[in-house]
This record gives sequence, structure tokens and C-alpha cells, in this order.
Amino acid sequence: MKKKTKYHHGNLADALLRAGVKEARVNGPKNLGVTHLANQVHVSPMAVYRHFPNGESLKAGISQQAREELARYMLKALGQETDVKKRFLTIGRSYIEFGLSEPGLFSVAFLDCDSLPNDEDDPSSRSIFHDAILDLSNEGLIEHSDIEQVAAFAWSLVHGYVTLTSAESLSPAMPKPEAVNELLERGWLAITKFRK
Amino acid sequence: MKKKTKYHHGNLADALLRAGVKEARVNGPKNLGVTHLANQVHVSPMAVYRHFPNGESLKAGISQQAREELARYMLKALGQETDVKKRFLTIGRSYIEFGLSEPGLFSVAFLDCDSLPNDEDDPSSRSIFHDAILDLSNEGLIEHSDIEQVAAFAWSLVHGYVTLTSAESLSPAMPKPEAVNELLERGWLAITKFRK
DNA sequence: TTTTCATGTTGACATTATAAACATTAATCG
DNA sequence: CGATTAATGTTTATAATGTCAACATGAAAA
Repeated sequence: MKKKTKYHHGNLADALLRAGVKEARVNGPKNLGVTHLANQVHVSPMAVYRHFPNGESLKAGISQQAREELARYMLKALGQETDVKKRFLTIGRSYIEFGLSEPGLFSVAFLDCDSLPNDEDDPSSRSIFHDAILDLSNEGLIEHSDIEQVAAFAWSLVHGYVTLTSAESLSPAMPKPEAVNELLERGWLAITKFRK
Repeated sequence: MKKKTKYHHGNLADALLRAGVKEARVNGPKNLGVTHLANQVHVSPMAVYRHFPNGESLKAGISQQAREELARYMLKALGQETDVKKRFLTIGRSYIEFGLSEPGLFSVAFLDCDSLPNDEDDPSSRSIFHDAILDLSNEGLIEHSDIEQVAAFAWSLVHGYVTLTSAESLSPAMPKPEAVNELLERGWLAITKFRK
């Protein structure tokens, strides 16, 4: 028999985040309320407030988890690839793959959480983009002074694509994988061939 | 003295949408609830249900208003310009301008309203993009078969830029206008110079 | 004018976020 | 080891919300 009535849960904060991520995977931002998540974890709603100052910050925590999951997915896709172009395209492709295969998580990841801690999440998708672009610069494929602009361009492109495709606002003219490849190659062109 | 106690409001649906847009402009998606908007219009919450089946659909209506405002802004910026490249860049620039100058409206415009009526809003930003890209095709600047891809590329780029910049996820390396110009020129390059 | 329909209102109820007070377990210190 | 204290959960209570049902009123149609 299992131990029951463990009055203390032991690890509530984690459990809540976990439950939240699970919900987010299925239902996106809905059902991320204090009460609902507390129920999932078999704990009274007020227990949540011992670990999060309010419901918003719990949501923010879940959002952060989702962002970290995205970053892990990207790193995994990167693997040991060494070719800079392939690395760069893989970053974009994996970002899009994650967004399209986990729309709920993705939308929660970029939820209007007022405080995206834009500093070091580690590993954050931002820093992954940035590092890859540093490599491009070191290889002489882009100007050093273009780093920030290229980061903005690349990230905007894939982020927008996921957002609009998930919302079914964009109707693709061809099957997904080819469409994504072409999008990425176009982006590569704009990044490596642009000169003021 | 003004006429008061006009038991019937006369134009509640419009007034609610208007109040919603005003709120959205200031606070984004928050405060778009049935009760709050009903109060703004000095009407009991239940009155709302004579015009919208539920709170979600009221939000959806406000979201649509926001999308139409965006489209109007773009058309105005377009003006009578005839040069195809300038037209195209203006579309992108005005989209970004609107998004950055009206972050609340923009976020509501693309709120997770499950049912973005992806058909004819008239005038929708989608159709504006599309028409401009048709012109590019007619001028021979892009392949006819590339129309859908170019639309996806262009819209993704500017939409992503607004989203990430509003969320302060992107830290620009230069003042906004120049950054936006460079982004657009890069996009133009990718659109007109790409061949499979 | 009288009937009817569209439009508002009040009251009730379930659900939510959160505050206050209380309970229990775990940790620390003599 | 036992007693005090700090963490962590629970119950109770309050205010706000979305929405249902029943009722009221004013404008349009008959």
C-alpha cells in the first residue's frame, strides 16, 4: 500500500509547474488557474500561495518552463552538427517544429507574462540564436556589426511563422516540411547576402 | 439638460465594441470581461447577452475591430503610392508601426480567439499583403508560384518582429526606425532574389 | 390602441482569486 | 531526546466574475 495522507506534499511548487505544463500542452493558456491546478495536484487552492505570490506568477513560472522546454528541444536538434549553415538552419527549423508540434506549450511560452525575464534563462532560445549568429560572424558570413539585426531578423521570421500558422491565419501553399525549408533558405539568403 | 434614463440604449453592441477597443488600446487583453465592459457603458452585465452569446464572442468581436483598425492603418499608409517596391515596404512598415505604437490593440487583434475568421474580413491585413504580392508577381519580381510562400515569409517577418519587440524579448541594436528599415530591406532581398 | 418583440434589469448560483485564522509536520536548538 | 519554531496545508469567508431564469419596458407592428 502507498503512503497516504502525507499532509505535506513535499514538493508542491514543482508539482504545480509540472501539472501546469501538462495542461498547457493540451489546452494552451486555458485551465492554468490556481484552483484548477491545485485540484490536479490534490491540494487546497490556498496551498498554492505558499509557493507563488499569486496566480499570475504561477502562470509566469509555467511559461518559463515551456520556454526552457523549447530551448532543450532546440539544443537536442542541434546535436553535434558542426557546419555553421546547417547549425543555423537547424535552429530555425527546430524552433518551428516545436511551435507547430506543441502549439499549446508554445503559446504559453510566449504568454503575455508581463515579466519575461529577458536576462539569462539559460538555456534560452534567445541565447541559442545569439550564439549561432556569433558563429556566423566568426566565420565571416555576416558583419560583426550586423549581429543584433540578424538575430532580430531570424527570430522574428520563425516566431511569426509559428504564431500565424498555429492560428491558421496562414494557409500554406505546400506541405509543411517543404514550406519550412523554403522559408529557412530564404531567410539564409537575406542574412548572408545583405549589405547596406 | 440631457436625456437620461433612456432605458433602451439604442446601440449597445457597437458601444460595447467601442468600449472594448478603448480598453484594449490601454490595457491589452485584460479588462475585456463582460461585467467590466457593461459597466463602462452603464448597462447591466446581462444586457450584453442580448447582443453576444457569451463573453468569448464579445472578445472575438473586439479582436476583429482591432484587426480592422490595423488594416485601415495600413491602407492609409499606402495612400496613392504606385511604385511596387515602395508599396510593399510600406505595407510591412505600417504593420510594424501599428504594432509598436498600439501594442494593446495589436495583441488583442491576434488574441487567441479560437475563431479567427480567416475568410474575408474586408479589408484584412492578409488581403492587403496578398494583393501587394500579386502586384510583385505581375511585375515579374517574383515567380507566380511563389506567391503563397512570399506571403508567408513577409507576414511572418513583420508579425514576429512586432510580437517579440513588444514583449521586449528583442533588444534592438539601433534606434527603431533604422532597425525596421534594415529589417524590411533584408526581407525585400529575400523575396526578390530567391530562386530554388 | 393593443399586442408583440427586442432589449434591459434584478436576483440567484457556480466558480474564481485571494485574505485571515488555524492545524500539522518538519527542522532546529536546548 | 523533547520543546520551540518555521514551513507548509486546510478551512472559512469575501468580493468579483460569467451566466441562467424570471421579470419589465419601450418601440414597432397589427
